[in-house]
Amino acid sequence: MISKTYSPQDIEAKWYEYWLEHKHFASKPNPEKEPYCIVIPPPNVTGVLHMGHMLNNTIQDVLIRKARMEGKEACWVPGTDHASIATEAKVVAMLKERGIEKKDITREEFLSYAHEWKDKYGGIILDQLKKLGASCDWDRTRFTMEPDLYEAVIDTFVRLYNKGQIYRGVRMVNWDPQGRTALSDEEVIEKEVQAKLYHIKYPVVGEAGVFLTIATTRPETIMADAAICVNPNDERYVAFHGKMVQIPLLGREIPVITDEYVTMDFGTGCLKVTPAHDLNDYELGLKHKLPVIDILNDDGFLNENAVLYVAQDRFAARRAIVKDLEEAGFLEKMTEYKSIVKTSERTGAVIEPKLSLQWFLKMDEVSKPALANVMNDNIKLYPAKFKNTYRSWMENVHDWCISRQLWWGQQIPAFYLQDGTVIVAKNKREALRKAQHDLQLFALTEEDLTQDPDVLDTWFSSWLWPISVFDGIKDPENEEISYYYPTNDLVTGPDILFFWVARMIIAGYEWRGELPFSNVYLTGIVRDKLGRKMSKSLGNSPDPLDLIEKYGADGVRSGLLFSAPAGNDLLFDDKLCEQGRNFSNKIWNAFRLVKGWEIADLAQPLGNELAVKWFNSKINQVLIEVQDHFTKFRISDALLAIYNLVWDDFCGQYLEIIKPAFGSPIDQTTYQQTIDIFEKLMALMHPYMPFITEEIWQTISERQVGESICRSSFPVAGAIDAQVLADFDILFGIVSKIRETRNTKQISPKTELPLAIKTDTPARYQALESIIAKLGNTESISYVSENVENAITFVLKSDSFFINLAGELDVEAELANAEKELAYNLGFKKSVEAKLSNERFVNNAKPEVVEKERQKLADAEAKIKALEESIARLKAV
RNA sequence: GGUUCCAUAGCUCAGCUGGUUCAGAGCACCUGCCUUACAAGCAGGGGGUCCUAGGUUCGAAUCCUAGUGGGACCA
Repeated sequence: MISKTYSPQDIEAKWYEYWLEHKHFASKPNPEKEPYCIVIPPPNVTGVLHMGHMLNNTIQDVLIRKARMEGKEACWVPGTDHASIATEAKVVAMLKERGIEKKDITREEFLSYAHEWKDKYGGIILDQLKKLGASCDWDRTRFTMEPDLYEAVIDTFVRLYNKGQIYRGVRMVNWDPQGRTALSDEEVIEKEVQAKLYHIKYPVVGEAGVFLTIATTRPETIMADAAICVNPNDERYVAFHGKMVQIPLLGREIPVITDEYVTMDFGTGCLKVTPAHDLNDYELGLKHKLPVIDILNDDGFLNENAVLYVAQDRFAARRAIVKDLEEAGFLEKMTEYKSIVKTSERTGAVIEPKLSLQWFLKMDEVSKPALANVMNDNIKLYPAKFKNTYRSWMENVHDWCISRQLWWGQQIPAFYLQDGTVIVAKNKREALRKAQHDLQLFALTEEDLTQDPDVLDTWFSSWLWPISVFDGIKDPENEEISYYYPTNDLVTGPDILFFWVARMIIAGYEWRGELPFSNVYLTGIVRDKLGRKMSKSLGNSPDPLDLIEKYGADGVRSGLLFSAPAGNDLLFDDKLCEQGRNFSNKIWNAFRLVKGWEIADLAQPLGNELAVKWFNSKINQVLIEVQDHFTKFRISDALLAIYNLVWDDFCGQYLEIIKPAFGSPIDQTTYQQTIDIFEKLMALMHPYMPFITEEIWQTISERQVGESICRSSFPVAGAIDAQVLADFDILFGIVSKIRETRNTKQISPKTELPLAIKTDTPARYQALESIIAKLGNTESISYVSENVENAITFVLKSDSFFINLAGELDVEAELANAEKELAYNLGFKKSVEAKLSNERFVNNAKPEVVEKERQKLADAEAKIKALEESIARLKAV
């Protein structure tokens, strides 16, 4: 006895094991086959599966499974990203728990702890993907910090440096005082906060009792002030141009300068200029040749330059100085102010703009092909609206700060001599040789070289991902990369379009002179049903594994895709998964029904023969539609088309038609054809719902050990019989009218009704009689040449149908109905006639459109005639 | 502030190159059914000024302009 409800839990683990055991996801270069390759956007090793991953990886799995079934050599390469900042933070925290401080251990010791951490926790997310059914080639799992990929990163650095594309320079960077590293703009999150604007009075030198008042949100930085700046057009301050003022509490004197940069109506119109601690002030400082006074240490504590509050944290210093300013009478007032605070995406710390010496990659040249090839659609973005966003970013691209002050990452292969000379080389030995050769420093030893302590930005390794996973940096001609590269589709979120996708494209052209992938599918962001981003802090994200437990992986997968058009955010609701689970259950029960039939050696009834014919045409029609959706990456629409085909057409109509009466057997022919159809449907659904389709496919026919639906063929559309489709449309129209009649007249479905048809083409209906009788539960079907009196009447196309309820007819209601319908059709006819009598329409519109209108007119006229006759009859009663 | 996308049923969205009187799906809602595969189901039903105002066109939910409201990215 097969269970009445589908229980995915029993089935999913079993089949996943089976797939792995028989290496169904494994791929190797096969010149006989067309390659189809996706590289996974490598999740952070620190990560756990969240809803975004679920959506993203489900889409990739759908694409890869479909390609595999279509006979391509499908290869989905998995892996993880070392995520320097996030991982380093985790490792530091782990060490702290063990009572170890990072500063007390060596770099080597730290890295060995980090690797230990990675080995323990780094694979969690990949295991979670298995629960989802992801058909990755797991033997290919790569990691951005493994030796080969590490080396690839070092190689690219050296080669770009030698090409003059990488340089070292002082820049104002986003400094994370907690992580003690520079961050890229993309790693910074801006938060709106309620801050205070402090109005502080600076005494004017030589004019007792005269002050200039500035407004600032950061009073603790006044010790780093280099000037006060006013707008030259600001009449209030003309008298002060060129004067000196004193920094309160500190007493140091600074000049009053003028620049149109200053907004007159913001704050007091007086701007304190602090070049070391504000990007705009830095620019202003450069312009006016102001000194740069850096009062903060890397950890956010004040240093000796500050003179006051030395060794205090910046926030403690702020509290202290506000109090002191107030006591000393320098604080004029405090006002509430909404301001934007930049915080670190990783540590949450408030970012400090900080001047520092960093490594940069020049972007102007390398980004050119990356821009051009997206604009000319060599690389297509889905949805295409992201082309604009991409262009505006690429046209205004800044040099990329690639150094990070961390240990977990690829250490920058730059070696310094004692005098500060930089030598860039793969390793110390190489650097030494270079120093000896190029600089003629033959006495130099390795001890004289110090390697740059910084590591490279994580994106500087992941931008190579589509190449490095095939070892294409080290060995550009190897069989793997030659076969799989360029990969086909990339699926990722729009939030990393710039820092990852764009850079991979750059790397693709830089290292291979070729695109890394042809299509980029940008998923939406998964939000909760209130439209809020899912986040840990809000606690509004369901645990994906709980969802899988509850609804089954197939249910969750299809649930996520029911409402996930490309690039549109997805408002997630458990209801979607429920719908997915219900769908699984529906299929399961269809399977139970078919498996439960007793088979007999009977002739195939005409109705069944027609039903099979109809359904096969229907499948072909939907297959064409599905393929069309796929070419446009409408993964969601394709699923919906399949869903409707399976639920409505197959379960709702087809099975109801061929279903034998209780206790009766089904004929062998129909049975076998139904099994074939069922298998075809399973194959069609497999990319979306891999587990249940495998379970059914394995059970429905005899299989060899090791066979799998995931290696079977994806159905290919065959011929469509338009006549059969049209006939069945009419058929379903009749049935639904009969049912509607039952419903409105409150007649039990068990009561058989007599149906009479008035038509010029009775043959059309005669073939379908058995089906009409079965679905409509009719007592008899007859053909008449005159309207039937006292009968419920409806008109389909040009034919009239009558259900004689023997005196139960509500003439008034029927008349009203018929007249309403007549009015509608008259209006319709009029609008069509208006079009057709309009010369400009007939002349301008496409011929097929005009032809269609003519057909519409003919149909409407026939229908009107039938309706008028039936109204005349009703009136005569 | 700059760029850009969006606005369609109570909710989430389809509606692709203008062409059925075109307004559609799912969920939600209402009515009737425990009909021997499935109540996680079956049969029916109600519900919209396609944001507003202009324009182009034989024809506009669809194209254009302006406005209003909302999101995203950059600054």
